[in-house]
Amino acid sequence: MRAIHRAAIEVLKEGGYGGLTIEKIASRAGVGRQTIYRWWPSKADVVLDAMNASAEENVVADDLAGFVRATYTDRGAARMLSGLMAEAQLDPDFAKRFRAAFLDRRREILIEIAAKELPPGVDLEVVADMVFGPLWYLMLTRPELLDVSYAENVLAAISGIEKLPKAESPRSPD
Amino acid sequence: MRAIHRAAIEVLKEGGYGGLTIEKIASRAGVGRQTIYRWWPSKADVVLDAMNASAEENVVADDLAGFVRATYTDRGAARMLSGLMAEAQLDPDFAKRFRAAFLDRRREILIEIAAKELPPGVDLEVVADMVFGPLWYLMLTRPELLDVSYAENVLAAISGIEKLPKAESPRSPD
DNA sequence: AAGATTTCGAGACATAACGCCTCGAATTAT
DNA sequence: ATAATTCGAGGCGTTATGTCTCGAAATCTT
Repeated sequence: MRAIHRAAIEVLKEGGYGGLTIEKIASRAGVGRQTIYRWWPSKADVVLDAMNASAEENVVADDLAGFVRATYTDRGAARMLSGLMAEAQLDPDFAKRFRAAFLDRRREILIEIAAKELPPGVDLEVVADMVFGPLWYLMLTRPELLDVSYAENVLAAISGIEKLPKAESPRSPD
Repeated sequence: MRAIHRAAIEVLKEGGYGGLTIEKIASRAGVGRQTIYRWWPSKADVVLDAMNASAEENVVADDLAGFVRATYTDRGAARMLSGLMAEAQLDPDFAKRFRAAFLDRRREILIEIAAKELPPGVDLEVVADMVFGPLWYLMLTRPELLDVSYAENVLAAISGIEKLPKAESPRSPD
């Protein structure tokens, strides 16, 4: 199954997410299609698993600046993630799995880190949106702009939020 | 062709972008498939045209707060846009058209408005990313949270940026 | 108004990918 | 060594795509 992960990532790099098919992953991995269908409900889930598997190998920064910089400079992840986000728009079932297995996880990690560093009273949900919002916007529309200096812009904007009072109107629950 | 626009939007509302096909648009519009292929290179371009056509009818706000509030509360547009953004990830050619015909336009409008209101020295590119970033992030992952109070959060964050010096490192050109 | 030209709805056709099913070989367990 | 399971390979029906063709309707010409 590690071979299937690697095959998926290779095919993705070569033809982009749009050119990814189960057949190509299978033949690249030297595996029958049925073997893939046996373990994953869709090709997007294969890529999602591959993402998370490689993410577990890399230790993640545990301070806010490090987290933001690392997140904004992971080009390999960006290519996979833009495809997964696209798939999530087309397949509502996959969207749930994507949120649970990736989006929500990352958000929780960020909020946990931010809670330790930022003064009390800062709305951490807003901070999360200000970090992940521009990140996704860049990944999806101008991924070539993703770099450290962009991360610094985001960190600067957050330090601007710190100085603002928490919004008075509560946000609707998830 | 107006009938085709309407048909596309109707089918989109009923089955989501994932359930949208040329065949469904054609039969709903009482039109042959070939007629659609004659005028648009893909179904995404049909939806993009429909979006822009309906946008031209609505007059857009010409102050920053109005623009942000209007943008964050247009639920009908959100459904179309998430599908178009997905398509742009899968089809690089469409991605170019989507940027030119929508993303870049909206960005230019925002920057023009912001330039009049915000003090000189504010990095308008960063402002644009702080407006559109969270907007897209919400549209794509939790569209049910899009509302006026969210727009106010974004406006508050921007007023935080105003008070910061412009980033010293210039951004790479588009 | 009548005939020529174009536009268009409808449907046939080939292609590509999906998801399912089957079979024979290889692997694993007993 | 033999039985049981797993797996690669490939066939099959389905669905959507994009191209092509035809006959009818609409438009233009004179």
